[in-house]
Amino acid sequence: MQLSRSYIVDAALEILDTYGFADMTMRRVATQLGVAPGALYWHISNKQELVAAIAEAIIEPIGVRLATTPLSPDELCTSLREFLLHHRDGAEVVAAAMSQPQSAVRLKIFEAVTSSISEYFDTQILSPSDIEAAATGLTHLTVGAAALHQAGLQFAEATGEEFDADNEWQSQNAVRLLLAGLRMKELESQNGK
Amino acid sequence: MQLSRSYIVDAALEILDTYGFADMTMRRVATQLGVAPGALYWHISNKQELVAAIAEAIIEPIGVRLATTPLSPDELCTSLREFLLHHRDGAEVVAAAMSQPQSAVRLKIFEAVTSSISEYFDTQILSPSDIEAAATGLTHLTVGAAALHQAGLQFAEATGEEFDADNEWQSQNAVRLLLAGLRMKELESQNGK
DNA sequence: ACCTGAACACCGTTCAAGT
DNA sequence: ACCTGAACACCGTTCAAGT
Repeated sequence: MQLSRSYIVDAALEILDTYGFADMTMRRVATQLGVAPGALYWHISNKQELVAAIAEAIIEPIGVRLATTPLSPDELCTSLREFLLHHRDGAEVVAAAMSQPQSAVRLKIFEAVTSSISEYFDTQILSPSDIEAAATGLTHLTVGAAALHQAGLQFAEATGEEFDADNEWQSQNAVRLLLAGLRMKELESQNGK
Repeated sequence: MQLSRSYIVDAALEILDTYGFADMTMRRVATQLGVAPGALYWHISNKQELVAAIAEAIIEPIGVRLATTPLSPDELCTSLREFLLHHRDGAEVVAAAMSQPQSAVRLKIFEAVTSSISEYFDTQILSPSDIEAAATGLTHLTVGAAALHQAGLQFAEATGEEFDADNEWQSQNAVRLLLAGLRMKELESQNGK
């Protein structure tokens, strides 16, 4: 059976879900595929690229969800959060991939959030820089809070303590505050006309 | 000359500023101090702890600044951002330390932002969960945007391209949107009384 | 108490050589 | 074209033994 990029991504994702990000090494992916470590480098140029690919796979469901149902910015962020939490260390992986410049993941999330904002706010009235700021703000917020949440979950699991899940609401609350700010700007500009 | 925790932190910070986070390894810190790698483990239990210590050193200036001058939440975030950008990969380090649960760095930033909010908003009227959400939201937002900014800077430096510094404003804009949302909540609750 | 030497169990990446 | 074997240059961490 021939090795390929998508087999590699699948194997890596499986290791991620089972053992976590720290164990998602090139060598373990290779072992899982029954192949020498060097073999991976014929299909993928380096680990960064693999991480980026995994991150895209993690957020891919938001694309298919958005294709059928239109989501408000609020709902979109909740959805994104959900998909991040759906994989072990999912938020951490996406955060790592996002802060690589020219990152495809960031662009995709950014575009999804921006288009959602455009449908629920008046683009003619709002300044583009406010929309941009809102989109990046919402993204960082959601991913950052999710990463923290997952770290807390794993810590609780490891130590056997029970876990405050109140940052579930915190994230959504912060999203709503930011969107409320955007709505206010919209109203201000409308009246200022 | 005797080794100590603070010498280790200083050496690590120097390596961070000169070569970046990836090169801030235990072994290089040891080499810089002219000591065997194992020696570090007498003073520091593991790398996580070192990273946490470095992160605290990076954000320490906000404490001293806040002790003399009171800052609005907006100003505080700009200040935080400034201090993150003051060290190579500073935002990445702080982000890494922050997502460790029970993180002292996160708590310190959180408390600073919360107290600043308390001075500029009416705590009697605003719900505590909104204040919490605002504080964590602002923190993740600022750190996330700064990390992205720094990654972009380094990429531009490496490839020799010029760099869009427009995410400087984006971060502050997002902060203002969130605070505007909080202000609106405040007004709403006032009128609803 | 504090540190060295040396090891253990790993990494990511490269590349001649094979098929 | 695609993969193996084997190496290169590293990691974090531990721990007997020294002083």
